[in-house]
Amino acid sequence: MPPIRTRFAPSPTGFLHIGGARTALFSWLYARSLGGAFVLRIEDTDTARGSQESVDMLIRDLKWLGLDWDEGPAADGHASIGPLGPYFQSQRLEIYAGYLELLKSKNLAYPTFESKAEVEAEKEAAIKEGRTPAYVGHEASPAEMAEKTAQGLKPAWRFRVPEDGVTEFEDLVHGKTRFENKLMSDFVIVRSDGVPTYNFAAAVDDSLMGITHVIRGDDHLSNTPRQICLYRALDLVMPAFAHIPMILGPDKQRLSKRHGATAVGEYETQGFLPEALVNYLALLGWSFDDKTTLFSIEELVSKFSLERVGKHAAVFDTVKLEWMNGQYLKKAPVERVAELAKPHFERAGFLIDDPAWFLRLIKSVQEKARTLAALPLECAFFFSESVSLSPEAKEKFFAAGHPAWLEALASQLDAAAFDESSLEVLVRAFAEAQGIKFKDLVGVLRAALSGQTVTPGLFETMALLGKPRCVARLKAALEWKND
RNA sequence: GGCGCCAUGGACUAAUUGGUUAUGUCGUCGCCCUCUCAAGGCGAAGAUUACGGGUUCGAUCCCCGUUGGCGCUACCA
Repeated sequence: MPPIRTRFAPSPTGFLHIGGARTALFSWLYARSLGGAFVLRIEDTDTARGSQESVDMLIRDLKWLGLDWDEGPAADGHASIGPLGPYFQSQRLEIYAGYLELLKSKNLAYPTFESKAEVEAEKEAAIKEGRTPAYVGHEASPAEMAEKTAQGLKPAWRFRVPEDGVTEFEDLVHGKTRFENKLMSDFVIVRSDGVPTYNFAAAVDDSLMGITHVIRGDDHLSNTPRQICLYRALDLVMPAFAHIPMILGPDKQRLSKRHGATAVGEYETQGFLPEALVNYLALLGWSFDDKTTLFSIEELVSKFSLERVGKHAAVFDTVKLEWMNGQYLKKAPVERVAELAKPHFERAGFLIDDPAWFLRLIKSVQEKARTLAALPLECAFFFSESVSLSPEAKEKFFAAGHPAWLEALASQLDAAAFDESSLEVLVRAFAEAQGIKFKDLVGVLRAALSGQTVTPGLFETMALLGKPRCVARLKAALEWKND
């Protein structure tokens, strides 16, 4: 059996989308699981929408996810690496032109000068009259060609789809799928500006690049017979196809911006770990068994198979992703979490001048964290000069009347050792001596020190804050009025 | 309009060749743990497997139909 070769072929029209990332992941996993090669090809034939910035973002996001390619664009986003390049369709125009000539020589492609509006009008009319809207273009006669060309016009080229018969193929996830040729229009393969369309360029490239398995979203299922007709017409070797289900928003509509974050890059800036996103995405449309939920990348590679890919679309659930991210955050080494969290704190305006202290801070919040981006907000009181009292904390603070003993506690703390266990011993003893419930005392102290009702463990928090700030904050809290 | 694909609790899903009290995870709720919140542990609720017909001793599973969703029907990909 020849080695497996899969590809991811995005068009660079923006950031890497969650759906695209999942498609790339499945292709990558399939190749890696079978020791094959993964190819990245940039489908930049839509010059109006594509951009170099998009290519750069794509490369960045793919790398962040850990999806590496054996052939495709170099790290700089310009050069191509691999023997079957270039891997940018915009640089392969002469190749497509050659295949167009081949089609022309077989009388399987013909020129047309119709406008888009004319084509649409024809289709509308066909639907209205109850005719099959399969469209046969108006083929320009040699005379029309000469005349229009003389006027400086250039034709678009349509592919002559077989008039009858069926095109069927064995899809690796959907099984046997068949389409009647007579229902297919003669589609445009080369636009009047000389640039090939998706179906033409993709078919030519997949074959020329030796792709053995085309894994893509099932929105392409209906495009497949067109491409198969092209492979046959051009005598090109055909890959196997696996159409994976789409990812939907909560309203079951195609995932889009109004559903919130859809760009992979946004998940990075929101503080998701790439392995968590990968794990979550892998489970959208694929499962290993009825029990396993958490998979390392290595496990995914060893366990992935197309046979276990499902057929129906899946709704993207941010809440479950967050849970999963929390699982990974909890298990990750503190050093790594701290390093990844640092930019989030800096973006919030919190400078980290003591790395060792910061590590302790992260350690105190790591277990409960769901995303890195949520951390600075929760930890803000560690960085601010004074405390801003939340209404809930205020209520807690005054719950047992004005805590008059606060001053006494402050002076005891002023003389105390400031490690967690000493602090706990001191506070517990103080509570007992004052006849206050430990629980209540903790609540008051938490409010006084942080202005919040939720913080890391009180003694961790105190040790992290340090003696001077703790004492100062307790004294400041004495001035609080219960109004 | 035509063609295609799909259909298991709110979400993601499992169910060896048709035979299970229909699996697990997220979420929800409760209890435990506990200085708060999480995390963790335990437990519960939630599914006439979209609907209607078949085939069969027996259908989540096979067949047909209906409905619904999505996709394609572009000189987008």
